[in-house]
Amino acid sequence: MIEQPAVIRPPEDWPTTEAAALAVQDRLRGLVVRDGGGPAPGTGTVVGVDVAYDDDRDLVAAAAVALDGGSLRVVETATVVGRVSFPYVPGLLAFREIPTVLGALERLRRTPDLVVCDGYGVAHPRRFGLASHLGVLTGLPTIGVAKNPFTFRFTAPGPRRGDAAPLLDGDEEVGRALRTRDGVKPVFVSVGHRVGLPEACAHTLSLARDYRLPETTRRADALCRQALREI
DNA sequence: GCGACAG
DNA sequence: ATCTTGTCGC
Repeated sequence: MIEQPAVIRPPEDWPTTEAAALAVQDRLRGLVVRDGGGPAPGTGTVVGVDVAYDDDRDLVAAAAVALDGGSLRVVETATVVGRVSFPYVPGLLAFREIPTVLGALERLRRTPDLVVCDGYGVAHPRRFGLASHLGVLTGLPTIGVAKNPFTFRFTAPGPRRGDAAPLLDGDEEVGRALRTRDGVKPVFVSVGHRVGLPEACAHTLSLARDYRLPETTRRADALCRQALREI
């Protein structure tokens, strides 16, 4: 018989309403560990995860790409296709992305030493963005690297690679605007789970040597788009 | 009430 | 996220 691609479904108890999602965030947010090192930058298995959507077909594809932290070479990949389980609501992105991302991570034979997410961790209205949420659910060290400042304020970091400035929610530093390339728009780094902010920035710089975005994010983005095209 | 708002 | 061609530049 013809093999149909497996279409992942969210867990039965996955929230369906905004109120239920908010309740989940409120229940899990206290479990986030905001410090730690993860693997020494430049070592270990670093995994990037990302998701692509086809709202017309109600499909979502997730990819997990494992890189060698030193060479930045791809050592393993996994993809999964699922149904869109939640609308895009600012502050509730995790409920849209995580079910499929978990499916992709489970199909990886290796255990990640660090997971790099496309988006935020504790830089979040309730300090529980998707990177922190994924970290708490898996127990893995995670960080968030976002392309936009979301609702937060920041002053422009210096012009050189490695220059950084605090990302602020009022007076609180919830992340950092980090320049990964000379003269190029910074990325926005925040703690996910079990990795501190300075360490998260060090990992980001180590992974973004040749491009603005971490190699993990670039590979995962390309792969989940390809998976969505080829279904 | 209105605008802003990771992906 | 996604809709979308060419184009300037290394």
